[in-house]
Amino acid sequence: MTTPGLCSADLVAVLMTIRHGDPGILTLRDGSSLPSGPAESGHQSLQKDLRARVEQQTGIRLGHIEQLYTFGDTLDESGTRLVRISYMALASIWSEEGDWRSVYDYLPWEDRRSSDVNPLLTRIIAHISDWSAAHTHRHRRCVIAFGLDGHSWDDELVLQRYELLWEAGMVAESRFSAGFMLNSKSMDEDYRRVLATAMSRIRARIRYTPAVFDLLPDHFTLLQLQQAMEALAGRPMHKQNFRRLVLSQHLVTETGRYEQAGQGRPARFYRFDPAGAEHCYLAGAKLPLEPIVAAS
Amino acid sequence: MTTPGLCSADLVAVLMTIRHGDPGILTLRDGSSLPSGPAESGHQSLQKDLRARVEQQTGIRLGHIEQLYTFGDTLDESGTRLVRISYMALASIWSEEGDWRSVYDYLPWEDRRSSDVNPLLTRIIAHISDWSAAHTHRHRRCVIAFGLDGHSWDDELVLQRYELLWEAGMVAESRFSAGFMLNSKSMDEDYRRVLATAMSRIRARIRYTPAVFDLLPDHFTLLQLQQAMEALAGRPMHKQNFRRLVLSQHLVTETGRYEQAGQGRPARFYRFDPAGAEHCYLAGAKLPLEPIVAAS
DNA sequence: GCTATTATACTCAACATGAGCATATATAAG
DNA sequence: CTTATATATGCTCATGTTGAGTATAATAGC
Repeated sequence: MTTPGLCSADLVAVLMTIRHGDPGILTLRDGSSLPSGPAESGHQSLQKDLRARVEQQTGIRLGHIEQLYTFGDTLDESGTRLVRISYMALASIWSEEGDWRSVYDYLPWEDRRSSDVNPLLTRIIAHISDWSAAHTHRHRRCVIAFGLDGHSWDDELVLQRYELLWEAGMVAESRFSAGFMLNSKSMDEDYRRVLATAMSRIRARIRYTPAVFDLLPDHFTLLQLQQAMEALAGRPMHKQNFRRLVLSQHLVTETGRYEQAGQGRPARFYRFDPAGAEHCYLAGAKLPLEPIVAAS
Repeated sequence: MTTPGLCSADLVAVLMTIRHGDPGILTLRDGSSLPSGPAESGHQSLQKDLRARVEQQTGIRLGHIEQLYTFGDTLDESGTRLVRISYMALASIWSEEGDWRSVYDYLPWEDRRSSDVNPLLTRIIAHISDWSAAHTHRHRRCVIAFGLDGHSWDDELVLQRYELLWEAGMVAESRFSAGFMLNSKSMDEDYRRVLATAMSRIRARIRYTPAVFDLLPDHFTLLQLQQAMEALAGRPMHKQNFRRLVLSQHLVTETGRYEQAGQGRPARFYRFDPAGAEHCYLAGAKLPLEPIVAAS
């Protein structure tokens, strides 16, 4: 037995950035873990603690920090309850040091930027449909999470999808294993669940806050901004409408400089304008998405 | 010194309901505390723990339960870090037992349902403007949180407003006291901050999830639904447009029965229809608000 | 000059929203 | 019975937002 109310508290951080046009996270232990450590007393707040530790150890400048979720459903070896408080932090410049990896190595089904038929998702849907067929409520959850039966794909349901795959025994860390196992990189403990939580959160955040700009350099073209949004949302967007949305809200100002052209007409460089961006829609309820052809 | 990573964990619950047309919460100790207790090991999850304990002790049927925030910036008497994990739970029927109180007893400035000039808010704005005048960033936060300078009142910024009032020394639990103290009921510890967090969350939730229906009886008229929304959002809404929004999404079905009329034409009774409500807008980004005349 | 490629600008129909007017059905008063 | 009042419900219309596409501009390579 342990003392009621006494438990050990761990902080876990998902450091997120944009890297090679993909959402990247800082990992440890050959990609199987996330930065974490015990919550020490003597610091003013958990959040400041986290920021200081990361900047000191890695030199990475953190933007927005946000608490995600506190997981409390595990006990450690001695039977003490383990409370895992998870955070997401946005970094604009990733250090060359550190083992950065793409989020979509871990959650490949979340990347729906290509509008081609998606063989992975097709297989997932086939298996999860079987698994849920006989259970009304379970089937309903699948229909909504995976956008079946005419429902549309909601990119924010990252956590729900991961949890269904876990329950169905389709990810490596599931307790039971179905015959079918997804081919994706896994993580120790429940770190992949924390990652899924972070992805859900960032996808919600970028819609109505200027969070993307924390991940971009000072100067950027509208295409770079759009590609950053697409990388995070995991969906292709309509170029002209994306422009219109951003410009009409004065979220950015021209710098007067142009990109050293590769091909085609050179793009203007813009800079984030915090003035107009307090209550920004990037977009409101709706992103300027391009239609996705229904899988299955 | 204490062992790194060891801390005491407390669960706090904001039990929310609609009572006499106001948002109500269950309080303890003459309204100065919220239900709370140490997190015990041996339960499967914190959330189930909470649900079981409340239903057993009070007989109250809980609907949606949601984790709010984990506060970690206090130490207890012995120097151990105190981690306070807060939850919000929605209850449709409040027991006559229990000390239920209106949320607006604690956060009276959040009730803007009357479109009359609001003397309390006028005084708050006068003081907070003084307090922030010389500090650019602080002033900016006030402008946004309190809807000054042509910004509109954002009902979801409950926590931001409370924290500004706290920093400005205008609430009883502030460390410093400005000359001016707001006339409102207070709470022990940081429970009022937890309450503010819950209000922020519920106001965000009711827009795009069917959370309100957890607070209503099985049968209700559209006016009752509207008044529940108004009570939570703290804002008056446009009756005809609210109807249109709800009906056009098939969130409710007619029961065929009518209200025992008080005055005027009797209203139809409706029932929540979970089928159409998975991705409901109630409303999307925008509630069918009525305009609020700018204070100050 | 021409073509390919990308950036940028503009159009138009469909839909959503804010605001108000009109009608229906009840109670209470005369 | 008639009228006033109160509430529910139905409808209109101007405006704004969104989805989807067409048109033009500026560059590189030939």
